[in-house]
Order: sequence, then structure tokens, then C-alpha cells
Amino acid sequence: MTERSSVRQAEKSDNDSFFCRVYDVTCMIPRGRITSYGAIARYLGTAGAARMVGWALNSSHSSERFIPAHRVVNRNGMLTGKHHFGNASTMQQLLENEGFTVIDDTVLEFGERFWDPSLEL
DNA sequence: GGTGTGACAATGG
DNA sequence: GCCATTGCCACAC
Repeated sequence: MTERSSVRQAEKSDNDSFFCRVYDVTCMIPRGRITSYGAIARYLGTAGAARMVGWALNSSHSSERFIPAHRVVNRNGMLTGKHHFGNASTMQQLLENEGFTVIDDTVLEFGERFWDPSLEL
């Protein structure tokens, strides 16, 4: 009996998918904040599935809800998935609009504006 | 049902 | 200190 099973039983909805959780957490990211794939994965209980988080966001376009995936970067603060926004500059523009400074596909404010769902949520 | 993959993360040389 | 390799876990084929 794991924590996950209880949650899964409580939800018992289509949201039981790992993807939906990633979408939910990503939407919870406060404006002006930023997090990493590993932080989200760890919050979900799958610390080693950081890659899955990225993959889930890759399918975020399939979600009816807008997913601020631009607030999610790798541990280095690098915009590794900017190419998946359609235009490579879209993700950077969104981050700059949030008040971030993006240089060389890397968020300089990453260390300061880092938001950990496991700590904040 | 097994194999491959994937927007990462951590470790080793 | 930088580059290369391995591990990880859930989904698609």
C-alpha cells in the first residue's frame, strides 16, 4: 500500500495518469517562478523519472489547458525543450515576459527564482 | 507483453 | 572542470 495508490483511489479519474499530474503541478507554478524537471518528478514521487516529466510536457499540447512549460527547465536552468514550443524563441520570450533573463538558452535567475513544489506545495 | 524512447539527473574519467 | 556514460521510470509502438 503506497501513498500513490491511495491518491489514485481518491482520484479514480482520468487524472490518475502521470501526465495529468505533471500538467497540474506545472500549472501550479507561480508567475515569476521557475522549477526543474527533477523537482516536479520528485514531488510526484518518481524522482528518477525526471525524463518522464519532460516527455509529459511534450504531450502538454494534447491537454486542453494551457501548460506554462516555459517555467520548467533542466537542473542547469537551460531551456532544453524550447524547440517544442513551435518556435525556439517562444519559450525564451515567455520567460523574459515573466521577468527572467535568458541568455544562451539559460535562465540566469534560475538559482534565485527556483520554485520547488515539494517545498512550496 | 517486450522493446524503445525521451524537453533529465547523477556519476565517472 | 568539462565530456561521456549510465540509470531511471512511465508511455508509445
